[in-house]
Amino acid sequence: MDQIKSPVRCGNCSVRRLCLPAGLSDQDVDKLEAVTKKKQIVKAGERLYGAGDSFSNLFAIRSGSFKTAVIAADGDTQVTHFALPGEILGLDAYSGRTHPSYAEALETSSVCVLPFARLEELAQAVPALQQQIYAIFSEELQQENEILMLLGKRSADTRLAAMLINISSRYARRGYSSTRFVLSMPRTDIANYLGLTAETVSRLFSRFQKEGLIRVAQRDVEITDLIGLSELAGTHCSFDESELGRNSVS
Amino acid sequence: MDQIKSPVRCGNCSVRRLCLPAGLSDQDVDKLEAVTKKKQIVKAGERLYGAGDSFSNLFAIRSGSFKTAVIAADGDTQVTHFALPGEILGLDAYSGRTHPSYAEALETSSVCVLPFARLEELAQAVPALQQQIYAIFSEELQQENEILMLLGKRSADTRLAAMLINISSRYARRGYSSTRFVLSMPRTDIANYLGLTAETVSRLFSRFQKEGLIRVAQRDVEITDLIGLSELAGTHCSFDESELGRNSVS
DNA sequence: AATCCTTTTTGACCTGAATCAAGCGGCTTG
DNA sequence: CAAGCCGCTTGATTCAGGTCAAAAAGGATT
Repeated sequence: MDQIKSPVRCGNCSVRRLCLPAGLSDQDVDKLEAVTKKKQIVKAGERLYGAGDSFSNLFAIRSGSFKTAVIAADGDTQVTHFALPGEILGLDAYSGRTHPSYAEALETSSVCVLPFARLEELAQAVPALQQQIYAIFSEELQQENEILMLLGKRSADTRLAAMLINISSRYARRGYSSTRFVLSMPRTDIANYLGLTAETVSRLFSRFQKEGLIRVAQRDVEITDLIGLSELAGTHCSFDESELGRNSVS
Repeated sequence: MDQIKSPVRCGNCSVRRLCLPAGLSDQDVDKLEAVTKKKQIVKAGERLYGAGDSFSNLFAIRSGSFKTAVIAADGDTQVTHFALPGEILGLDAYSGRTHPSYAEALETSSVCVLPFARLEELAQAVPALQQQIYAIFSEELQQENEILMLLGKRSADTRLAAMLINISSRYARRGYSSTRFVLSMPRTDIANYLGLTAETVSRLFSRFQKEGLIRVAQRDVEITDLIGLSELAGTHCSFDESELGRNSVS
């Protein structure tokens, strides 16, 4: 978990639009860079922070990906989120002054370290930053509600379809392909996140392929029928539904 | 949904310690009261705000209780939270400027209306308020993670036990009995919240009673074996486990 | 390229909770 | 006070997804 002292520069960061600097003036971004301690590299499988660690920093993902998970009293864990570049990790630790969850890198990843005390101070002086912090908190709450809906009411196939659509659209926002990507997490993590077993997830991947919705080889996924997959996921997909190639629905 | 212009006074509010004023000096509480528009009474079954309503206010619950729920594209709803006095409703609406969920009173309830724009302004000047807002956001994220664990990994009986323990401890913090209370929501809402059916919930109430964990008559619940119920819930209960009356476990 | 180890896939079987279907209070309303 | 309704309970049956077991496919290490 190397710590690199090379200065953090938001200006050349590919996820600048999605991260804390969103909505800030160049001048305010400079101030934000000034409170950002450093970059940090986390290798696959290493933890950025553990459950119970004392809270002092937030982390902004520059590249790579993480899973976050909570650990129950009986040792059982629940994966709560898969985090991509531009997202902020650690917000749930604020109130307890200690991390209730842990964050583990799914691949070699790079993060910006944000000392929260200094960030808080800066936000006090920069309303736009304040607002961006609220927005990030609020978005995270909204996302969790979506997942609650999945886990509470949806069948296994709908859950997986929804997750694939979710990942797809998040990659798209980051300028990557929305139809072809590599899942950085193992089946067990996907299963845990979706409240299923690895066997069920594996069977579903096979079934989706047989049905022509996706092509999948290990962690390499290509969505071949985005509309169909979106219908299965229940989220009316944001792409134009008048698009050819499928006549939908009952 | 009457709006009462009588001045809001945090000083005499029973949930002052749990609400926005927590940690604020008397002077800062005065400022908070000044930005609070009014009280509002919401009758059982009425909505404080609907999904899609534009966002301008947060609501602090003075008395009563609410459920919040999200609505999927197919019209299906998922209850996401049962809110008690002292809690803040509407935070998830910040980023989208529109409420992604709705809040419905489970009984006649009273709330303080907090225009967010003014609250935000005040928080900019009062660091303690700022921090309290962060804390409330952060706590809510933590809570959601607990529910994810329930829905993702736990059996039906564990889910209901966990919910009863949760309600119990939240009543306790508000100075009410932790062992005897009236559930303000119908079985269908409990079932929906826990990702179960009303039938299953009903059967579990019956079973818990047969096993001597609770006594239940309709919505009136008495926990007769708090330790046993806590064990079932998996959350090592915060009460002294050396307490007599039960020799535990396998 | 042989070994070990982890991840993934596939198959056979089982079970917990959903679904379907009645009946039962308690509460409102005429 | 009867009628109707809604929320709750209880029973019988079904099925989606879990569990157990084993094989196959990579990937890393020597």
